[in-house]
Amino acid sequence: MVVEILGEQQCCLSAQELHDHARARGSRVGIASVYRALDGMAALGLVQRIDLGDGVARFEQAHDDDSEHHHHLVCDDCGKVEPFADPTLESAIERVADGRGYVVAAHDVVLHGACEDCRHDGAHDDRPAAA
Amino acid sequence: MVVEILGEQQCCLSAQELHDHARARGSRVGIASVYRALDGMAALGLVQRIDLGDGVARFEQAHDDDSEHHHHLVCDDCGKVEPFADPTLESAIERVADGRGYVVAAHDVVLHGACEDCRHDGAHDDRPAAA
DNA sequence: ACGTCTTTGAGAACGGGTATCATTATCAGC
DNA sequence: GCTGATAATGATACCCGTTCTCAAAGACGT
Repeated sequence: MVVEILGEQQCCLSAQELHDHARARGSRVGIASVYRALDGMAALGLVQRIDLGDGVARFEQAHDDDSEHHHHLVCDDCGKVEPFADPTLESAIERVADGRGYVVAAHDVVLHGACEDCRHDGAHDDRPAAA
Repeated sequence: MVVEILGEQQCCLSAQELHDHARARGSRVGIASVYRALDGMAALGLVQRIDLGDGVARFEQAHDDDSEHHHHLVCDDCGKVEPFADPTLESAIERVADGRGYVVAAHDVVLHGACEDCRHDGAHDDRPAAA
């Protein structure tokens, strides 16, 4: 069911949200089992663990090919999260890893800032900034 | 004192480590004040908040120029953290942000994998993987 | 149906980060 | 040099996401 729910998503979900979704569709699953499933699937490489810097782990489907590989833009004003992909960025990362003798298993790229909507009304200021 | 300690570091420190350092050199400062100082300095842009994906916030000196701007390679086996810098990666990020109408205030790039030392003895497996 | 082994889910425990609040420093006015 | 108002400090309670624990439930071969 975790796979099913994740498969339907456009973007990442927190364990809590996943749990809520599962409950909403009638499952009696506990939060522990959600984490267990997520752990197992992450170990198998079926699921990606994503950290947006707010202390909450998010998860999303991993893709076999790189066609859907992406990272995230986070608006620190409204909290909106949107995905983006950039081949130049990917190749830059690869090059860095190679140059350092690293075997990179995963990489996080998170851009924090103000989205187009929020940059116009410089009002809110209620979210923490991260580097 | 927080500034002083951070200035001496090669790389990022957690709030806890910062607190320990301060105590070690005789200060009676409480953890709350460390966070307060860190918050204030982060708001002023003097300090960068860094998230390595292990649920612990780290902090390091921010640099006025981009000369020392860098990101981090994390070895998921031994826990080693080392900095790296790559101009191509930076410009790729900038381009993505511009294309999306985002004003990027900060960005995290964290590469997870096995460092040169650990990739040879494929033994350990005690650390969580992150995307 | 029975015993054994595995999986499950509720809730306790854990830990980083934040909020609270009594105490302590600061300092202008006297 | 006192005094009282205000701000800063630090110990600790609290919050909340995550992990651990364990009794109960399920699966399965016999």
